[in-house]
Amino acid sequence: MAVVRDREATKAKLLEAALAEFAKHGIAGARVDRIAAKAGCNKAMIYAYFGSKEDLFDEVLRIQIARVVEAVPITPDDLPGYAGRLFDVYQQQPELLSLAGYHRLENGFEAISKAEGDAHTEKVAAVAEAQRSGVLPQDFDAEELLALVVHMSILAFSTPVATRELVVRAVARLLS
Amino acid sequence: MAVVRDREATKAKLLEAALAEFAKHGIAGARVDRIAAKAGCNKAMIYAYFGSKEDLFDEVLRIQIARVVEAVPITPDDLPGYAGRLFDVYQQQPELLSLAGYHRLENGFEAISKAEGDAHTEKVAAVAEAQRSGVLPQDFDAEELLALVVHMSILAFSTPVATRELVVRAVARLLS
DNA sequence: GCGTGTCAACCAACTAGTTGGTTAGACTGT
DNA sequence: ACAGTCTAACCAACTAGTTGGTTGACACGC
Repeated sequence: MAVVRDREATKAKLLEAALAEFAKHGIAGARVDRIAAKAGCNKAMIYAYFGSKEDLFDEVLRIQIARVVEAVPITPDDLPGYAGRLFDVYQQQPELLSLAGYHRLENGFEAISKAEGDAHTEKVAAVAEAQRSGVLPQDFDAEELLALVVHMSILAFSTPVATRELVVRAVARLLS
Repeated sequence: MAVVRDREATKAKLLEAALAEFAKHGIAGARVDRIAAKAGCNKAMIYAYFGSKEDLFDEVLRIQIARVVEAVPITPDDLPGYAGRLFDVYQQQPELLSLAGYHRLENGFEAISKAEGDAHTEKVAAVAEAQRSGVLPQDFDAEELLALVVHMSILAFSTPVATRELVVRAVARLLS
């Protein structure tokens, strides 16, 4: 098999391997040797392309968050559906939930990526607007309401009995 | 200063130091040397008393879970209050939330301690009984309802805007 | 002296990160 | 088309430091 020298392809392979490794073992538990082996290239490539193990993690997380933010736009007039779609994404890509979980545990709330922060601000504004126009109940603060909905969407993180229907029904009940 | 030779006291110090270390860094990120140093004793003690790093983690988690299970008995006729009390415990001892989070991420749902499992079964039964007697709505399965309540109690895991009042109100809304 | 608790010193295995040198493939002038 | 040149992707082998875990000697109370 001919050796392919393709910067972007190699970076993509490393990112894919890193996603699996970090999701399974967290930052501290991940091994750069395993990532390189799985990507089928040398460990030095990680340092050439990403700088360090932590930088690689940050990049992987950034990409995954961006993917979700893009794939699941908020629908303030249908928050149960929004939670359901988030739930779907987490079911299809459980790595994201693990990744975010490890990131939260190892870095706390402070180290939230800018992309996520901006998207969050926009979503709070959208919820607040929907509250003003009467589509959503006003007895929860916009930020709190969004937090509740998002938290419900990660129900699968805390229990194996989580189902999409349960999440949707629970959010609907919160809004009643 | 005289050296104190007290098996139980040393074990307790190690457990306390291990709790802090594991909560902060997880299993993979925790360092036995740091645990021993913080406990003010040699790391050989960890292996004499607990066998291995993982065994020590298991013991720490077991103790913390038992503490919560005992400190916060379920009150099926007041699930908002139950969630609130769980929230309080997690606020007072954030280590438990981290510990459980790491355990869940690194071992999945399979490796749940027997103590937790038994307590859970009892709680589901208590919720089901309350549903039969009409104290709780019956449109959620007992297991699902308990999962929702417990999940709400760990709201602080997913958002910094979590407050006790928010958790209590959200659970109350779920039951309406 | 004896059993128990303690620890400094130790080790083999492993870790993230580096380096010197190699080579595929694109570009060049002819 | 084609030999010569250069750039950048690539990696085996290495370094320096860290890791979980062990052990033999010592300290203490009886």
